[in-house]
Amino acid sequence: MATIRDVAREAGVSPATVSRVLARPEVVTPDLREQVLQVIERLGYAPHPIAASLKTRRTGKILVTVPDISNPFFAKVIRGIEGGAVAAGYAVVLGDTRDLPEREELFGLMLKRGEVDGLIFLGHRLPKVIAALVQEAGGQAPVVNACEFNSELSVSSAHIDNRAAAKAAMDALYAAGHRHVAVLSGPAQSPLTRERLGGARASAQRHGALAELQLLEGDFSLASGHARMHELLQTQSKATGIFCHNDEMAIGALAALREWGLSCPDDVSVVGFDDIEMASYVNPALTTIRQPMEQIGQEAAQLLLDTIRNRDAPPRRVRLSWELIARGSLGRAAK
Amino acid sequence: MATIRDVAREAGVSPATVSRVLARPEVVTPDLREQVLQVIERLGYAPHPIAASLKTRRTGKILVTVPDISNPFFAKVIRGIEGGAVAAGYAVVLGDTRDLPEREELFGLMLKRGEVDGLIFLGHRLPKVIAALVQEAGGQAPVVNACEFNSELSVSSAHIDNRAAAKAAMDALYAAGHRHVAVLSGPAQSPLTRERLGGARASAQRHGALAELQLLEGDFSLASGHARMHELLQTQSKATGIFCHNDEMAIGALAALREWGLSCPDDVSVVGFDDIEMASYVNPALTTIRQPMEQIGQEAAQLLLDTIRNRDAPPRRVRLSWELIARGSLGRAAK
DNA sequence: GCTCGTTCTGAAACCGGTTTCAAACACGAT
DNA sequence: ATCGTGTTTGAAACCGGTTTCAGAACGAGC
Repeated sequence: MATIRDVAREAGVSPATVSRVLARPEVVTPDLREQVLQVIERLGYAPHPIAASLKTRRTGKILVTVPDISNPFFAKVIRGIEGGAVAAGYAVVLGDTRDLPEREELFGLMLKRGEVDGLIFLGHRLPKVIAALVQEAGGQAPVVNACEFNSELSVSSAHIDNRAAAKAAMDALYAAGHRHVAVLSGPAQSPLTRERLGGARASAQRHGALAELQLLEGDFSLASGHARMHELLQTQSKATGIFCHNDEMAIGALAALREWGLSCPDDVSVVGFDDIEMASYVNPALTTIRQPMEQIGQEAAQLLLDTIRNRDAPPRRVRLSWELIARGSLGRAAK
Repeated sequence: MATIRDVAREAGVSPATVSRVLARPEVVTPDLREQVLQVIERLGYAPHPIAASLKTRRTGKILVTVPDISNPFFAKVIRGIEGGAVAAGYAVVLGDTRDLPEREELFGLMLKRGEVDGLIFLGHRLPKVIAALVQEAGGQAPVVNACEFNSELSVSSAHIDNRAAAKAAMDALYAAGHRHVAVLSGPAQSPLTRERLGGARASAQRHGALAELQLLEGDFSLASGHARMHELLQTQSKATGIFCHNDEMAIGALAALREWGLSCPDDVSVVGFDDIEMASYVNPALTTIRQPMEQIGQEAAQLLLDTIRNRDAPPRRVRLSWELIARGSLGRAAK
C-alpha cells in the first residue's frame, strides 16, 4: 500500500503538499495539484483514515445504539440515521444493546475513547460513562436521543409528541363509542411509556372513562402483545377497545383475538402505534399512529452532526409530526 | 484526557511497560503491574484505540453491508453477526447499500483503506474495489458472504441450501394436491433467486407440472408481493398454490387475496420463505421455510473472524439447516 | 531596482499508542 | 567469583497522516 510519502517522493513534492492536494485543493497551484493527482492515480494511493484520525481527532463514524435491531420501528429509524450520516460523509457503527446495561456501557466506552465522533441512542437509558461525559460537557456532548425524550438527560433529541399522539389514539376509540378500553403499554420504566400512558389517561378522563381504563404492560414484542391479550381475554374483561403502544403488540393482539374466535373490529377494536409497513397488510389493517420513522432518524443524525461541528450549541429538541391513520381494525362499539 | 505517557510518568515506568500491563499483563512483574494499574485507575486513563490501530493495523471493527436494513430477515441476520462480533471484541459498522452499486463501492473503500478489518455482505454483488482485493489475496481476503452464495466470488459464505429448501416448499404444495403453482421470486439477477427457482422447477418437473408453473418476479418487499399477486389474479390464473421467495411477499400476497375476496387456504394456498417472526401471527399463519437467521449471522461472523486471525485458511462454506414449518396458509387443493 | 505584502511550499513536530532491540537484572550452576 | 541463561524493563523507532511555522517565490507599487 502506497503511503503519502511514496506519493510525495514520486511527485517531487513534500508530504504536506500531497495532504493539501487532498484536503484543501484550492490552496495548491493548479499545475502542482494536477501533477500530484496524477501520481496518486498512478500509484493507486488511498489515504489511511485511521492515521488522519490520530491527528485530527475525527473518526468519521457515529455510534447508534438500539435495544433491538430486529424491531421494525428501530430498523426504519436506523435507516434514516444511516442515510443522513452517509450523506454527510459519516459511517454508522451499530450497537445492539439487547436492553442490557453492560452492553450499553461497553458501547458508551467507544465514544469516551474517541473511537466514534458521536452517539445516537434509541432508548431511554444513558450509559454511566456517557452520562458523565454529558455532565462534563454541560450538555454540549455529541450525544442525541432519538424517538424518546428524557428531560433529565440534557441532550438533543428528535421525537414526536408521544403524549398527544397517544391521546389522539384513545380519542379515536372513545369517538367510536368504546367505553371499556385497555392499554397495552411498553415497559413501565420507560419515559416513552409514561408519556403515552399520560396521554391515554388524559383522554380517558376527558371522556369520563378513567374508571373503566385497564392497563397491561408489554415489552413491544409480538409475543408480548399476544400473551397480554390472551390474559386479558381470560379475565373476561369488558374491554372492546385496545390501544397498543406499538404495532407489533397490536398484531400479536389481533392473533390472540382470532384464537378466541373474536372478530376485530366487530367484537374488539385495536389501535396500534408507529405505522410500520406491515400495519397495512395485516387482517384487519391496523388503525394506528404514524410516526415519520426515517425522518426521525435523519433529524437525529442532523442534530448530532450539528453538535459535532459546533460544540457550543445548546441541546435542541426536534418535534416531528404524527398522524392518525384510520384503517379496518377500529370499528364502532356494539350497542 | 490522560495519555499513556502521563501514566508512565506518574507510575515511574516507561510507556512500554504501561502498554504491556494492558496488553500482556503476564510479562510484567506483579508488583509493578499493580502499581501501574493503580495509576491507570487514579488518572482514569482510557487507551486510545485509534492510536493503537495505526501501529497494529487492527481496527476491531467489521463492516456489514446489507441492501435494506429494514427488511426483517436481514435485521435478524445482522443481529446474529453483531452478537458474534461483540462477543469477540469487535464492533459492527453498518452499511445500508439500498441496492445501489455506488454505495457498495463507497463501503468497499472502507475495507480497502483499512478502516475496518473485514466485510460481511448480505447480498450477491461484490463491489469492484473488494473484488480486486479478493483477487489479489487469492481468496484469503477478509470477506464473507452471508445468506447467499456465489461460486464465482471465492469468498467464505454461510447460508442454507436454498435449492433444496425451495424444492421442499414446492413439494409441499404438490403434495397437497395443487397442480397450478405460481412462484413469486426475488429479483431475477440474484443467484439466490436462481437457486430457489432451480429448486422450484426441479420439484415441478418431478411432479409433472412444469408446464403449469408460472413465474412472477418481485423484489422481496411487502408491496411487490401485493402487487404481483394482484396482477396474477387479474389474469385469471388457475394457480391455487403460490410459493413466495420470502415471507414479506407472502404476506403481501395474502392481503391481495383478501382484497379479491379469496380465502387462503380454501381458494389459494401460500407458502413463504424465512419464517420471520411475523409469519406465525398473520392470518392465516404462514407455512414457510425456516432459516436460522441469527445463526447464519453468527456463523458468518465466525467465518470472518477466523479469516482475519488466520489469513492463509482457504474460503469455507458453512451450510446451515432449514426446516419446513407447516401452518394454516397451506391447505389441500379443492377437487 | 528595491521593498512590501501575499501566496505557496517544505521541514519538522505531532497525534498516542506498540514493538523491537539491547541493556539490566536475577538466579542457578560451575 | 564467574559465567550463562532467562526474564524484565526502557529508549527509541515506527505507524501514516495533518498542521504549524518559517522561508521562498512572486507580483505590485514606488
